[in-house]
Amino acid sequence: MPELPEVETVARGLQISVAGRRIVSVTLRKTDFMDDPDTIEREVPGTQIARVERFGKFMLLQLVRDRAAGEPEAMSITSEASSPALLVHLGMTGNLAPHFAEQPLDKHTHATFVLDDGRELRYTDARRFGRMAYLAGETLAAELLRFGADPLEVTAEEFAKRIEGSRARIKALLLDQTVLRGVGNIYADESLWSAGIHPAKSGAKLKRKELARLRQALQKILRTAIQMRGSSISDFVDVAGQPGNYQQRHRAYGREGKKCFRCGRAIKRIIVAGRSSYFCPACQRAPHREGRIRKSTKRKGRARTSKR
DNA sequence: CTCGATCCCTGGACGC
DNA sequence: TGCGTCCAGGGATCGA
Repeated sequence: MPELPEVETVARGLQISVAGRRIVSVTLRKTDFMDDPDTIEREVPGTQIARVERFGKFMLLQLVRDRAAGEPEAMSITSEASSPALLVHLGMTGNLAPHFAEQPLDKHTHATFVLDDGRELRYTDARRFGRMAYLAGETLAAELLRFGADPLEVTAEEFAKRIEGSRARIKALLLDQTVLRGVGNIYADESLWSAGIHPAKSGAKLKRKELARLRQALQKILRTAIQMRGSSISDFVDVAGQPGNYQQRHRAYGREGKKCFRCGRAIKRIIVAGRSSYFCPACQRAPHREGRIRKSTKRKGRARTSKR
């Protein structure tokens, strides 16, 4: 399941292997996961892949049309969103990688981009939970604006603000791409385990100290996972077809019933935010009265001011 | 605002 | 061997 480290691994691989290549032609097959397949078929052929970046769980292939000699190179897509880009989300089972033309087509190949060196950039996705879209200008800018901060770049202040301002459960907040872009189920559980925070705890109830710990844990885990080329728990492979190694370092995710690396208690699995959530019941204390405001409890002191 | 439920989709695990 | 069933999950959407 490609999350930030896996997408980063693929994006870096593509930057090395296909940036600078020109796309000669495009063949689409199943297109129900594409925003607008006609536009992709019409606009992409003839463009050059200027660079490949990660944006949250998306890959952005910045495309450049033929231009007059001496015209400046386009800038980074994320800083200047006016140039066109192909947005690719790998969903659960997506893969984008160059192949030699003579290599047989995978059963679930839904897009083939023939490159000017004879290779083919192929998108495969058995479950088609991915997404592909050709966007440019304001449309692209608006789309990117929908997403939250990059977890690797978010400041402590912004991180705290985004989390403690919401009463939603911390697991749901970590998974919410409009809060942070790029965190998925694995790295949410891993960072919560590392920080010793229960997945069902309300964001608003987290102390500053916990928030600081969580951000540190998340960033360290993501960076290490990138170094290890991601987690391959099902079938994730990079552009060279190689699996990642970070699954060897998982401390919570997928470890139901196994011993906590810190305290030895059995890891539990519950559903939070509709997702399997693995945690240590000893190291990650359950919130006491989860989420509810106890109206019946008489409290002394001033009445709380209603919030908007 | 936040929640759960539902849908999308296929393959792999498991039971018989 | 071959079913049927359940589960995995990112994200959109809808109703509570």
